[in-house]
Amino acid sequence: MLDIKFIKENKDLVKEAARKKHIDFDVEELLKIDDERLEILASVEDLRNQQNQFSDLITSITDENERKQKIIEMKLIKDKLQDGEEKLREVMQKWQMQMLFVPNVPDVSVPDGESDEDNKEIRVWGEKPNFDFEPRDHVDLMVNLKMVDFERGIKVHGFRGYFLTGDGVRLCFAIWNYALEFFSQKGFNPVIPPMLARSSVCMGTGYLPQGEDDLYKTQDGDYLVGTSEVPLMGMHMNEVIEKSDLPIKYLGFSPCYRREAGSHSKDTKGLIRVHEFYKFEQLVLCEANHEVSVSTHNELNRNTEEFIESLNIPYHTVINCGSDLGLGQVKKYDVELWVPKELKYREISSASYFHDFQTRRLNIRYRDEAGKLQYAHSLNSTAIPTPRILVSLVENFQQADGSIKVPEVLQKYLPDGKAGLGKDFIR
RNA sequence: GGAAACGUGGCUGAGUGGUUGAAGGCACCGCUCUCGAAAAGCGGCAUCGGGGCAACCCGAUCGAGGGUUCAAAUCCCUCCGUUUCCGCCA
Repeated sequence: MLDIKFIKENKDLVKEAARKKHIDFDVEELLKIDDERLEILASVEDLRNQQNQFSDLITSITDENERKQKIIEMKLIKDKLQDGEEKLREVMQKWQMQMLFVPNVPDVSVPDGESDEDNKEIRVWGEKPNFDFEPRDHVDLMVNLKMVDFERGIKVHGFRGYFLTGDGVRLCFAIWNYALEFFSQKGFNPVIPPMLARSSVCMGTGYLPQGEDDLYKTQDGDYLVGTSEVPLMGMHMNEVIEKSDLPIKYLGFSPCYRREAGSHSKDTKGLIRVHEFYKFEQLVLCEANHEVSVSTHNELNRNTEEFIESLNIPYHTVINCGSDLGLGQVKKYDVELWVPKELKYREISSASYFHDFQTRRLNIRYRDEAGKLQYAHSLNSTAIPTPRILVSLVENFQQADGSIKVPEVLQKYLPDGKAGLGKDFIR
């Protein structure tokens, strides 16, 4: 949510934001509703004022007849007031709905574009493997090594279902243990949050009202959310944070649930797109300062890049173009890992910042040096998602015989410190 | 599943029909005092709308919405939220 004052004073910026993000939003319509709202508000407040003055007057009148006369006059005001309040309610409802759809203004460094094809590559790292054999895809490799079972996954869950089994599980635990250590060292406090969240929290983070189709909903009206960003942001909803506690840095670890509505024909095979997965997530609340947000954003993204570099998986980083940005995001980087069999990069991480878009909706504030309350800034970035990371990992580290070498940093987290999976890899 | 209580500013907490935008306390900010800090004293300290260059002034707002009443933070209803008790399950 943006400040209505900001929207009024910068309506061209907001218009441009909607255009750049390819979001259908009519700023003029909102401003019209806002004018209407203020006009009705003014008249209602005026009537209330009259009512209050009458009220004061009536208490001071001792003459019974005069008093009765005034009470009759006041009834007239009351009728007008009720009429005005009715109108105010209607316009407020429209206004609040519209306000939820105002796009946040993207940074100038965000490229224009229609789709992820227009994302701008800003960094390329690592050497793509040159196999002297025909490489296999991750489904082949992992099924062969009994690291995953899709057939039974579908039997139990249905489309996009999977079981991780055996070394698939061990490899995930190795990644999780390593990630926990890696990001803890960067100053992130680990949190396992509830992934069942109220609608107010989903609303506050910007996943509702527009993203409802992508969320699983319970019969109690709660949502099974797609990222720990939601509960981690909700954690400080309606709170005033001590400035000395900022920045707050959380490392969320949670299962993630995504309906993937509208992606029915995409990535139908394998572990790229699943309904249920696990993710480490970096989340930061910091002071309301653009420079701090920007440098923190770079830092979060860099953390993920460093993590991938330590695994020695080739990747590139892109700045997402306007149309690839969500409603609230100011700027977003995606880190994409090389997938040899597909001969392309696949997204593994998204780092974004929001200014006070989310904290305004969630009412997360802090007291600044002058003692004034300010909305904090919020940012988040994937640390590492599993099992998606396994796609690139196993494909890049596959051997001619179908076994898989394991990145060195992970080896100590595997049973017996194994150097690989699928054959005699014991050190 | 059944029953009850509660929801006031950053926090705590008074207020149960009309001089309450809201006592008292804490926190926070400024000043005085101090070599400095603490303590103490003084002052300030909610949001929204309108007016003014400004200090400031005016108005509205006590979880949300509806109702009763000339008048609601205060009474009634609905919803949302919190807590407690009973039951059930682990």
